[in-house]
Amino acid sequence: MSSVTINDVARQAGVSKKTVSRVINNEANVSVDTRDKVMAVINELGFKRNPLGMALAKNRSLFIALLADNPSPGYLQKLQKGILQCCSEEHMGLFLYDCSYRSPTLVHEIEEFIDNTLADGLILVPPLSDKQDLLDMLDRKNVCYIRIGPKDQGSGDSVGFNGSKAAFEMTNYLLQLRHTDIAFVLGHPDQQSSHRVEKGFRQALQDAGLPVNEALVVQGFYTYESGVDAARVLLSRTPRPTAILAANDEMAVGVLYAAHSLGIKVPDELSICGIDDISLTTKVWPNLTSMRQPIATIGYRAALLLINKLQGKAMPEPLTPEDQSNIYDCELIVRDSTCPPAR
Amino acid sequence: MSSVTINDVARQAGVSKKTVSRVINNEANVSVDTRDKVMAVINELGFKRNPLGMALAKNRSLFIALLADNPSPGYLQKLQKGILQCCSEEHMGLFLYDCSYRSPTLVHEIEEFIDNTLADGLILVPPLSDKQDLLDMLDRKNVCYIRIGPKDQGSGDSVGFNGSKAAFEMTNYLLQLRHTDIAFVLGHPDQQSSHRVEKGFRQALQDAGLPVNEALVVQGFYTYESGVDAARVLLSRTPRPTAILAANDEMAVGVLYAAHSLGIKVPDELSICGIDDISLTTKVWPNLTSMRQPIATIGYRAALLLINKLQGKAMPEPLTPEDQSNIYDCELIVRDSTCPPAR
DNA sequence: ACCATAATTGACACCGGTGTCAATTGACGA
DNA sequence: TCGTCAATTGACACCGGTGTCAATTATGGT
Repeated sequence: MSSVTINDVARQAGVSKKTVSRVINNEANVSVDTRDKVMAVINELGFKRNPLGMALAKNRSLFIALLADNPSPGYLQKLQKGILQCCSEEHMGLFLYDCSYRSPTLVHEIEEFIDNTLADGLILVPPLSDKQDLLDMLDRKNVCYIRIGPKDQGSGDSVGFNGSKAAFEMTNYLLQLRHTDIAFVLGHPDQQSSHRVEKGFRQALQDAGLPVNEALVVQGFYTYESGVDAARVLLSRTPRPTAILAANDEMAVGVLYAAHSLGIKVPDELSICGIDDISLTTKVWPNLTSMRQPIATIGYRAALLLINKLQGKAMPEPLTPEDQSNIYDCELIVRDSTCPPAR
Repeated sequence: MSSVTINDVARQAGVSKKTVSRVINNEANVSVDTRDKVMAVINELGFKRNPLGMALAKNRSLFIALLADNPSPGYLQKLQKGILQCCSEEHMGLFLYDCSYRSPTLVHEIEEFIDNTLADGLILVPPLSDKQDLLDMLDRKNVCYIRIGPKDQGSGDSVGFNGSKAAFEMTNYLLQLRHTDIAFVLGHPDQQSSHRVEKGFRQALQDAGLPVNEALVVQGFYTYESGVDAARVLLSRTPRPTAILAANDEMAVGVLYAAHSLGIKVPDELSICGIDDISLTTKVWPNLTSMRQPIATIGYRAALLLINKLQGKAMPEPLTPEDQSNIYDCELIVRDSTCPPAR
């Protein structure tokens, strides 16, 4: 570790270290001459401010943390990417913390994590972002956070996608293909987004004047395995549904697997589609029709909101209505797992 | 932020802050009475040491970083999990940094990242761990690091799996099924592990007295897409191979997709297998036969090595030969994508 | 040229800990 | 009981920056 300190710069430039501090923080009231002189020395010596020293003095670190418990690997993956992009641009460090939603000591573990790292702010991924006792702890501790998901809990801002619209549009797409026996695999009941998506599904059927066959609505938990299980149940129903919409792609892939293992041809005998558009959709055969959620954009946006909040900066003017509301729309991506029903 | 400081504890306990420091660092030469008294106050006040203050004073932070550029999402996923497990146990924070292997300014970006975070040590994931100019920079900067991969570059320790043995065993398995026209999809040529795996494949054929048909050895890059491309080439050869072994699962899944899209039945007309045993293998249909690499264990081990190195502690006595050498063996997991050749 | 005012600059304490070394205390043998 | 030496403890500087406020210098008006 080389480490040129602010004192070295100050001595070399013949000014006080406070003046150097002013220069590196771009503060006003430094004469042009002085600023140039100091900058020259900084470049000459290759000075880099020590983030720990700064953090200590300002009582504000340059780190934020991503708290996740890994619902769908592909989802988390894309989210991370967007967040890291923003962090990189803003020179923020990103801590990762893997927690287990089911752990009885979760809140305490997270509290300890914060104490151990002094992360300034947190990004919460579902289902953590829906955990009220966690949000309470953060509020009490006065920790800044942004939730990924619908905006109706806690004191932090949130960024998410329009789940009900996504399900609505996907259901409409299936209806347009002339499916009528459409099954639905619910997401995890603890997650807000799950209920939104269900609402969109029901709304679409209702708008089409079709009743919802409750036997074709089964519980899932956003995991691959729960998709497999749900599909096994659904595909044993008579009459068998001609299309299954899963609340996320991870489960849709499970549905596809179940269909394969039962010898049911996709899409000829069964259309399958999901929501999210994770990379898995194009790795399975046939490729899955999905609603593309701009996951990386959402991650980027969440990180940007958090960082600006921490720095007390106002957000830049929103360019789109989506940036205004922090709720992003999905886009239908038709692939090979859906087609009109047989007959 | 509540923040009880060491001064508060010192005052309340009626001792100097240095003594409090001794207690929280478990230093010798503190009387039992004093230690108990201080501990009581610490618990009473809920004191937590400020890691930034410590880091500044000790010139050693409590953070390490994972540098990756995302070769196979499923692989990175599992690795992260193992690393985080260890970090959590050791009360270390883990920074994430996503880099692009192809970026011409990669080394500089990473240097800047280190300066921005003051991470004490790094874990390098292939292909970063094979990048000599990066290793040179880290050595020059005197940054501690552990490489994931074969041990033959740089000054850092490394943790990896026995790739040549894995490929050797998998090839033997295919030979035992009586396959003779076995194709191989190579990994990225820049990565050491790729050559190891190739070696094992060739060795197995040679040991069986079979020639290697060079037309059946094609280049891949460890990505899904490269697997698809490679398979398209291989499956147009006459005679067509009856089995394809890919250097990782991500590519094997690509091979499977290509087979599906060409209407080739797996495993009846074509056996497919990979190496790694990422979660994808059980999400595609049919489930892929693979060599299970203890990825999470490797991640855990890498983190443990790094942390102990940073703290100047010797590693605990190795329990297994694998822990001794830091090279882990794979285990054959037979699933549904392999069977004896038709005829 | 002179004074009021604003713009620059620096001295110094402080953020929350740790390292050094000297001062104090206690234990033990004579 | 006293001296010796080891065990305990604390005073103080320091890690690398920032905040406060006073001191200094520059600017402008008359």
